[in-house]
Amino acid sequence: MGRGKVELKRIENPTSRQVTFSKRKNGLIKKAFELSVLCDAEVALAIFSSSGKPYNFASHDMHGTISRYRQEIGMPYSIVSGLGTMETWRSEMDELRRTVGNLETRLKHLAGEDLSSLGMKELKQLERQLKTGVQRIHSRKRRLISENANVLRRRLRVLQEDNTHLHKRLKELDSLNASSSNLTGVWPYDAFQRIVEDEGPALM
Amino acid sequence: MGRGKVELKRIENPTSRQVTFSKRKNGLIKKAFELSVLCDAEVALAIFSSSGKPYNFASHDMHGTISRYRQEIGMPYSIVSGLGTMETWRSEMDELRRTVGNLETRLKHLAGEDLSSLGMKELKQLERQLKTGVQRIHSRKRRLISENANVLRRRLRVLQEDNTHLHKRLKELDSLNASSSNLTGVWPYDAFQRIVEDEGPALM
DNA sequence: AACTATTTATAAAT
DNA sequence: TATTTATAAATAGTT
Repeated sequence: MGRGKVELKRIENPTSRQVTFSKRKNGLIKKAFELSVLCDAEVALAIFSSSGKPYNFASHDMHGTISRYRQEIGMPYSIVSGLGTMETWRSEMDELRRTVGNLETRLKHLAGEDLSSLGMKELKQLERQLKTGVQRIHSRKRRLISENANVLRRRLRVLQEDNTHLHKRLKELDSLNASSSNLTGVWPYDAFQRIVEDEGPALM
Repeated sequence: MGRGKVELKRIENPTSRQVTFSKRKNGLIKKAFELSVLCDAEVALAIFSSSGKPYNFASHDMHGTISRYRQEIGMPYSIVSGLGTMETWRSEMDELRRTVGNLETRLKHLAGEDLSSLGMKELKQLERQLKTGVQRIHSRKRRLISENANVLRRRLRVLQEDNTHLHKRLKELDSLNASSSNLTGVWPYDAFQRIVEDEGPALM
């Protein structure tokens, strides 16, 4: 995007490296902001220039986003706290407490409590989220039900096969010994055992 | 950069919001990468989609960058009193972390995510909670709307009183001076000013 | 998931 | 560092 294509490698000239850094940093932050607004996403961005100067952007709040990141990705707290001074511990605690507070607030909102601080816009968003949740739960329930039905169908098939088999065996026995009759009281037993022993998980 | 300029506000259509998110997320990560290479900078980027799915990029290593960030920015510098031993702190931290974990799990469940561990019973309970939430939000919305209506009614009453008063005054003036007529072009002015000056809070 | 018409970002120049 | 300009890149809307 400029007067010439640029190779993807460290710019050697320190001056133009600095200039490029400044421009691209601004561009990156701008784009991060746009993403967060347009797509309602949470974005945190930390940049350190090669000389170590920090710049950052956070759409919602940096601490929250970072701690979410650490939750989601592998989060060796131990690495941080291993070196940890009391200061580190304290700030970790503060962060955790803040996180807990935020989570609890969100949870309350989702339960329809403490809504007085919210405007119409937030309420609508909340409602949308809840309805999405309900839809997903419906979908999960449908899936469970259908899986259960499949299990039942499978058992049924087994029973039918067994049944057929046993019928056949009985017929053979009958034809071998037309008068030793009272096996007919026993034949469903095998099939019954299979049902009892193969109890699936309780459902509904 | 596309077929049309785009307004900087949340994209309402969920499909195009999702598509845009995907495209722009990739663009952002690419640019973060380029900045880190071209300018030898350290860059960390954490993105959460509106549904909470995490994406991230880190030029060197995320943990390092984050802890540098925390060194530079956050970090309330507070001295710890000698109350707590390390052990106390640790267990307190563990407990907080557990709490955070639980809260996040519940939050996910309420958002209809990670439902695979739940049985039909839990799903039903969850659904009930969500529906209660929706009801309460509805009720809150109704209340906001009704409050707004009350404000409007109050303004209306003021206007009507003003109007009546002005009518009366006009009549008096008319009867005093039956021929100085063109005041009739002026009388709504007072009432109009009151409407304009007394703008209430924007709603919806 | 590709394709373009456009808009944006930015490299180089000033 | 700021502005300008020519050009490369990103991407919104479309298929």
